[in-house]
Amino acid sequence: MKTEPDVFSIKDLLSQDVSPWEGVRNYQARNFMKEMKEGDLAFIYHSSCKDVGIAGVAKVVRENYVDATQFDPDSPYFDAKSDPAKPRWIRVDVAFVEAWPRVLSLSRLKADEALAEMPLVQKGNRLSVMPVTEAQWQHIQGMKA
DNA sequence: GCCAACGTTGGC
DNA sequence: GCCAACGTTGGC
Repeated sequence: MKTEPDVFSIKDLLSQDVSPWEGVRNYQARNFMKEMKEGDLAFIYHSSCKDVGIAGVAKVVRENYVDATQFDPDSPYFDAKSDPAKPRWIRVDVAFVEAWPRVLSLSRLKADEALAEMPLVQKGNRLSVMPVTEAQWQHIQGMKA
């Protein structure tokens, strides 16, 4: 799961019991998020910042329910075209699991052949939520400092 | 700040 | 349904 640390970082995640993962407004990312189940783990990835890469781990504590911000005209995530009877966008809630001692950089992830199939390291990737295979998960866990 | 890559929009 | 124009993402 990607986040801009200037907006919401692994430290923010650490500071609260439960954090809403709102504002995903991309259908493909939404579909991946819909597949997330309570108890699932996720890497937290810091994007658009000085230290780009995986910063820690979160877990899903509530799965797939309506993201209310889509109906709030004052929200930056407001979507006028979403019908309340058939909401377009969903959220999950996540909780802090661990912050890594140092961010595992994108350049290291890209340099690792075992991770070549990950959408994250592929050209032009823009998904804010994307799947990780069990093998990739284990491999990345082994890379953290 | 630049710019490539991508998703979305809307006219036709 | 095509596709050009546009807006956004995100690494660098």
